[in-house]
Amino acid sequence: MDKLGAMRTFTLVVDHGGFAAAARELGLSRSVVNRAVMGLEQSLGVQLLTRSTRKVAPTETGLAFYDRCSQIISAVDDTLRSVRESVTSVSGRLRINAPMSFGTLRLAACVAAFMADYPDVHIELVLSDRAIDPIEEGFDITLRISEPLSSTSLVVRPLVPIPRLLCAAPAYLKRRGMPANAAALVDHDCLQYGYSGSQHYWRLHNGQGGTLRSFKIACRLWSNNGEVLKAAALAGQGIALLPKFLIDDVLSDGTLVPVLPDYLPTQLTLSALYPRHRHLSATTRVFVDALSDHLSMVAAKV
Amino acid sequence: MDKLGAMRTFTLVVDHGGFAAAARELGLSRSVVNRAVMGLEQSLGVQLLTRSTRKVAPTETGLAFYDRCSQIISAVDDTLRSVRESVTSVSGRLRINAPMSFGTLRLAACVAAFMADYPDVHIELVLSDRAIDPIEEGFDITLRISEPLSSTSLVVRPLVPIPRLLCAAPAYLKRRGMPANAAALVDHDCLQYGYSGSQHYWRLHNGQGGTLRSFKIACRLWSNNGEVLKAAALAGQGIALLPKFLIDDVLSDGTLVPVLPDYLPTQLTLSALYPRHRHLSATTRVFVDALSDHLSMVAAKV
DNA sequence: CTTATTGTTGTGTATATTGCGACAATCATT
DNA sequence: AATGATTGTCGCAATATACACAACAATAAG
Repeated sequence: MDKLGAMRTFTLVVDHGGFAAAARELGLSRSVVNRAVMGLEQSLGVQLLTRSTRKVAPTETGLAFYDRCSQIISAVDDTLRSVRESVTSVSGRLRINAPMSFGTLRLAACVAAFMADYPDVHIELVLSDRAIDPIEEGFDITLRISEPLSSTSLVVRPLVPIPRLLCAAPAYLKRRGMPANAAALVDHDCLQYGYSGSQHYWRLHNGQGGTLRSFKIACRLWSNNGEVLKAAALAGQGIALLPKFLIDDVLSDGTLVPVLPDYLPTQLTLSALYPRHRHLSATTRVFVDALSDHLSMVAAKV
Repeated sequence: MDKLGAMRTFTLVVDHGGFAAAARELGLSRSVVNRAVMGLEQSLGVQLLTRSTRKVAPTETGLAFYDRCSQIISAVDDTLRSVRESVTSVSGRLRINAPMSFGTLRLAACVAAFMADYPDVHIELVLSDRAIDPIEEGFDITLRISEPLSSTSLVVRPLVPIPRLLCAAPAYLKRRGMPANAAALVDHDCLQYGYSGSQHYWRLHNGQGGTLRSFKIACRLWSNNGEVLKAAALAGQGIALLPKFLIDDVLSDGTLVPVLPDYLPTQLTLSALYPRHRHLSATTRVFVDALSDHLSMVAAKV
């Protein structure tokens, strides 16, 4: 018998004051409970019980062992029960914040699947591209696409990498020509994410694993929304640096084509942020798990 | 695999970040560690790890489970180690107090056997028939023969029953006659344990399981030492109420004979008393265990 | 004294656990 | 890009284990 099972039967023997009583309690034969505590005693090299064929009493060592066994067993049971319940007790409201385009293109399917699996969960999904304070606004989970970040007030859990690439419409490239290298970007119309005050350069790896450099760009359009940039690129208005998930559809049919494929943008990461609680709510835990799984599966398929 | 073993392998998988690494660590094949965590997941109905064939990372639930597993495993290991060590770490000084005659007749053999088994223990055995304060005098173990007692400042552990009986020398009985019943004891010379101020009666059961009554006695000798009473009885000076272990030798050869065997004295109990500590010293624990075993064995043989 | 129950041990059988091999998927290196 | 090594997973056969049943000695109850 395994160690934990032996400890269990041992405590039962002590509780019921006999091997037979414990055997009845367990629905097993007396042999196994006898062998269990014998094996325990042999393994420990200590006599745990004084048996007088009719009365069974723990020795002093056995009593000390009994106490600690009880603690361990209840700890194990508590743990197993708590984990099991964390599945069934997935219910209640779940407030989620996520970026706009990611929300519509990827998260929507995840949320729908999750709702199907867990009917007792009410979801409140707020999509916004502005930076928010998850604690202030009372979100259980905040999803962010960014470079690796760390925070003390929030727990950051990286989920999946978000690859990006440079792309443009064939019409634009025909009109303006394919840039020979990244330095040539400064002579092109670039479509940049963010606000006009922000970066005037793109940081690109020169080939796979190459050195990371900043290349000056000329921006014709700024937007804090990826779909706007995508639309502009589709309209032949310039070169955009966009996450792959945003343009998978238009890449496959050639409406947009990769630009400078040897220059890899810094990889972003989708992270889940949540308040630093000692014990995460089961609902949050399970949702993040499901999300991570779903996204990994999708990433593997594409 | 058993639950605890599965938890062990699971934590190893998380620690080493892979099934193969954990398998190497355990010296087992990859199949078993795979099956272990799969069985765990199935038993819990929860996915604990996200596997991407090349990278293994715990899910949020898995992480919570991992924490609690670690606690449990270290608790189990600590417990087992502590119990195992309680055998080998039996050493140091052990101050024991015991009644005089019990000490010489029974305890001496126990102590000798214990010393042979545990060479690292130094024993200080103080025999005295006066009542002492075990805490005050710094005894680790105090042995008492008395009626069932309870105490708040001390832990009382009953070890073995101490049967007693009435006896006298054949010469005395020939001279004074065998008492017809317990009431006749008042016309005999009785040899009483204790001090002159103490009891002037013996409490006897009238037959097996009979009612308990006090019978007045006439005391010719008081002593706080059983051997004195025994010597007096042997010299034909009266009837004594003595513990069986004190007179086993002289009963078997007829030098003393039972008197009024239908009247059973109240049964005394040998108890071990020790200071109420939260964690009993291993030495104390093992000594009391050994003592209990030894005495039970002797009692069974006689 | 009898009877029923206890702890213990031996034995056969059924279940489960293990290791090996194969497979597909992935990362590292060329 | 392609190869090689390594990963997680799964099927299969050999083995090991755990279990119940039965028999025995010892004890408590009627």
